[in-house]
Amino acid sequence: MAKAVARKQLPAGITPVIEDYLKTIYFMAQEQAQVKTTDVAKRLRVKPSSVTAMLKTLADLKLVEYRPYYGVALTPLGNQIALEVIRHHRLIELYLVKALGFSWDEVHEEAEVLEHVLSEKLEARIAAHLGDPTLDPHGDPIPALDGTLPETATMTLADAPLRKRLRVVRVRDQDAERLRYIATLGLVPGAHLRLIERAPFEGPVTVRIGKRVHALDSRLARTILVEEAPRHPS
Amino acid sequence: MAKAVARKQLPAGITPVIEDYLKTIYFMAQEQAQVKTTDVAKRLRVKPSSVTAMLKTLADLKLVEYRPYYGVALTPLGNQIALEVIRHHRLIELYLVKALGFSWDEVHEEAEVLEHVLSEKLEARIAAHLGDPTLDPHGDPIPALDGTLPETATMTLADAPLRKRLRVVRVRDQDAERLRYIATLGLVPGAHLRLIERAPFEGPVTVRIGKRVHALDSRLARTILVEEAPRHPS
DNA sequence: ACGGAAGTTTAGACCGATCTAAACTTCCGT
DNA sequence: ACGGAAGTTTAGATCGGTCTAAACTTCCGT
Ligand SMILES: [Mn+2]
Ligand SMILES: [Mn+2]
Ligand SMILES: [Mn+2]
Ligand SMILES: [Mn+2]
Repeated sequence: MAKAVARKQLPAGITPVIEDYLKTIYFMAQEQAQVKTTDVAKRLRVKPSSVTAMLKTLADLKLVEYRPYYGVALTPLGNQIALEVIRHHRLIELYLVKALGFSWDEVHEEAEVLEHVLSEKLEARIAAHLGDPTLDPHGDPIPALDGTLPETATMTLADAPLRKRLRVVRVRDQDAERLRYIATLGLVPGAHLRLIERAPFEGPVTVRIGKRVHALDSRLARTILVEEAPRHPS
Repeated sequence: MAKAVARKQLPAGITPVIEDYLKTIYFMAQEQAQVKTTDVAKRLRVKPSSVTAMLKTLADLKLVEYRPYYGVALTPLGNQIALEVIRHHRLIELYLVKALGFSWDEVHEEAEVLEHVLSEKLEARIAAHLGDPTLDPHGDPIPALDGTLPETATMTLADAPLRKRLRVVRVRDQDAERLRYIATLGLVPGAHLRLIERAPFEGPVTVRIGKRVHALDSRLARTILVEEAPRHPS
């Protein structure tokens, strides 16, 4: 409790738009060393010049370090806020699934707007109601109140060992269509499977889930994170 | 189902601000014949000139009929949208109380922002989860999908008959402090009481609730709506 | 080493929502 | 019936967030 109070009333003008920029920069920083104007622009479906303008604003607010023509990086404060928004997002996703019967392909869009509007009080009640969860419906880790982020597996189905018993831990996809398809295959977090074959040259990957066997495009396989599963059924 | 679909994609540029203006005009129209610029300004804590500007916008969008220097009124479309937002607001209030353990004095502020952000899908799930309720935690009627509004009592505790068995049906107050006070008296919707005495000249009103007797300021009494309660305990 | 393409920033505009200050109506008391 | 106070609208400015077009920087291939 004590620790989490720290921020809260300090940053006055944090708008929903700012929160989305921070989240975006946060995510892109994990995938690439340099976060460039154009990348942010593409992700947010906004023109590069708009991004430049916003980056200046964010720099003024001490939320990012911005070096023109070079790139942006979050400051510790910016990082903290990004994590808070991500926490909101994932808690909401999980809540919608658990408490209101949404399916995992419906929740991202809802959460994308609700995340900006969740009061600390409501966040707390939802978290409590869910038993302070650590993973959302897609297996994405939920940042804790202190900014701690649970580690998750980094091995993808595209480069997992053959024949071993594997467990799906996370599905890194936001697209509703694909999520529905993945669900029909049974490739949801917690599911067990074996990798049967991997075609060469980035070709499809064949998996057995229960009694069924499926061929998966390698790009899809790369979005599915797995870990080796202990002995037998959970 | 069929009926409710009618609107939905039609009005493009309905912002949260617009929704709040429509709600305000809707409520004020029930209390007074003429809805004037200054009244709206006071309620929304905004300057009269800002209201004038917005009323023009609303008129352009065919949401209100606006006659300068005279007053505003909602068009049927404006009315419909106002009711939808009010439905959102009251469903959210009830949901927060029923599903997440909020108390009735905490929910108004939360709902004031969430109401603008509730998708139709989420609204439907919440309504279903609550069993298509007709009253929110304050006894305020929840507009139905077709715009129908359940009738509620109009008799207030300030002008109810003495000695009769009464039931609280609605508490028309948004102020958290007062709501908490009212709750400590047990004056929540559904509670039974008798009016024991009414002091002259708009003086306080004395009520018995269970074994306890309280004196209430007449202004407070006027916010509490009651109806005569049948024979004995429900 | 340098010239052009790709990436980025600047300049200037627009839109929604608000404000202050000034002008204009309405209304009411004498 | 009319003059002033109260109420309202207009004019013009500001702020956040976006855009297009033009200028500028970086980078890479020859
Ligand atoms: Mn968002
Ligand atoms: Mn997720
Ligand atoms: Mn509102
Ligand atoms: Mn209410």
